[in-house]
Amino acid sequence: MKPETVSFYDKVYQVARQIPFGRVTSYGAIATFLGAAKSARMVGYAMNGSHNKDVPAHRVVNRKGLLTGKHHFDGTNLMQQLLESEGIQVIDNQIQDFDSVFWEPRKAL
DNA sequence: GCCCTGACCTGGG
DNA sequence: TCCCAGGCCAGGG
Repeated sequence: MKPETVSFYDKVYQVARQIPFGRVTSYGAIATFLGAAKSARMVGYAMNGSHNKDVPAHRVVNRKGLLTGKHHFDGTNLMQQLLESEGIQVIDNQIQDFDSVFWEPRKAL
């Protein structure tokens, strides 16, 4: 496949890998950055296949800072522990001080 | 090839 | 950060 035809999924993975340590972003932010603001769902769906792709999926949450995808990780609170190990406070699936740890793909480029 | 589901977002009430 | 409805599109049965 050619660069122009790189799957939407691969682009999502590319962006996800650039999320710095101790920061998080949202599905919508990635979707918008890729020019598909209305396809935020696809981002989440794409993450479904990111398990064996070295993608820090735990750093991607919904726009409220809620860990909506935690059920896709092993166990019940693995995602939360991963985030907390990076210095991010998580209480009841909700990222605390979300605005401070939020990372925008645009700013990185 | 149809029907359903889903790690979401936005706008209006 | 409520509630409800609509839109987006890929994958599996």
